[in-house]
Amino acid sequence: MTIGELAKAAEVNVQTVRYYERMELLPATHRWPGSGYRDFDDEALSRLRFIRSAKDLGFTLREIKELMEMQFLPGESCAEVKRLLEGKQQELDRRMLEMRRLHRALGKLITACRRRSAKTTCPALWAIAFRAGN
Amino acid sequence: MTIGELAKAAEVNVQTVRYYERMELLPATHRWPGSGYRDFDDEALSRLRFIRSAKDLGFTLREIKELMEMQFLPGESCAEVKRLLEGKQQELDRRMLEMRRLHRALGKLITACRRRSAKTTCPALWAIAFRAGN
DNA sequence: TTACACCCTGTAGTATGGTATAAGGTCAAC
DNA sequence: GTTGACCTTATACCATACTACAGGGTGTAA
Repeated sequence: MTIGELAKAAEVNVQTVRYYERMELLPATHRWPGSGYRDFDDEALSRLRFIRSAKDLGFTLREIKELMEMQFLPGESCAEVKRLLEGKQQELDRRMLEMRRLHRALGKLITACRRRSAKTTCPALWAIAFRAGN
Repeated sequence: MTIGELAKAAEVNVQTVRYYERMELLPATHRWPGSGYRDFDDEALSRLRFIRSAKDLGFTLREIKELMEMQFLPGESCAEVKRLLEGKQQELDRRMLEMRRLHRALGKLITACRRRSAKTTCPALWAIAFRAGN
């Protein structure tokens, strides 16, 4: 598979594939002698799809690299993987909590906006609301 | 107020203040003749605190600039402000929904991890789980 | 007067995850 | 044999929100 074919199959940019190789998320491939063209196999495609899935799951490239390195360790690494997944879940919990807080704070500001008198400028309420905290 | 005093009062870095000025989030201040030192007043401190609050509320600097520009428009800009706030709330809703989706997906992977047999390598389950979608 | 903290500008670096461009080589079809 | 699509590398650029550093000037206190 050429890099173009691989990129198309995985629905990523050709440059992205080269970028992942440089970042060591994809191993350096076999090259055709003479041309120096990269030659990918189906495993590369699987890896690329894995990267996309993990990215969709909110993992950074660094974390994805970690996860893929675990793939080459014995089965005991399962605990490690589980730890990573649970950590990620907790991070999501934290972020969702913070977002709910922001949502409520925005709600208060919107209410303030709705209640404004003709004489009050909205931004004034704003500044107050911001400084009143939460 | 010198830049250092302002920065300390607002709990930001001196460089950050200069950066905000460059980004036009803070107006160019009066300068002492001779030294060329910036001289800030309390309004600058209020603005700086406003920026911090808004940033905590999840607004980007670009959006904060927009909000502050509204402060100098007549009261009718309230509708505009409200629109912005509601848009931000909807964005939070979307992001929270996506996060809940990720949370569930991670939960499935963790369950898979827990159920592994001694012979199965965890990462195998992984790859499958990832490809099985959701 | 000398030390030291602070200020100035301009430029470059940080992290993340790529995308774009230049300058060149290769391959397949016609 | 030439066109055009594709490949190669290296380097630069994008956004975001800073942060650091170099090289210099200022202000104050002992």
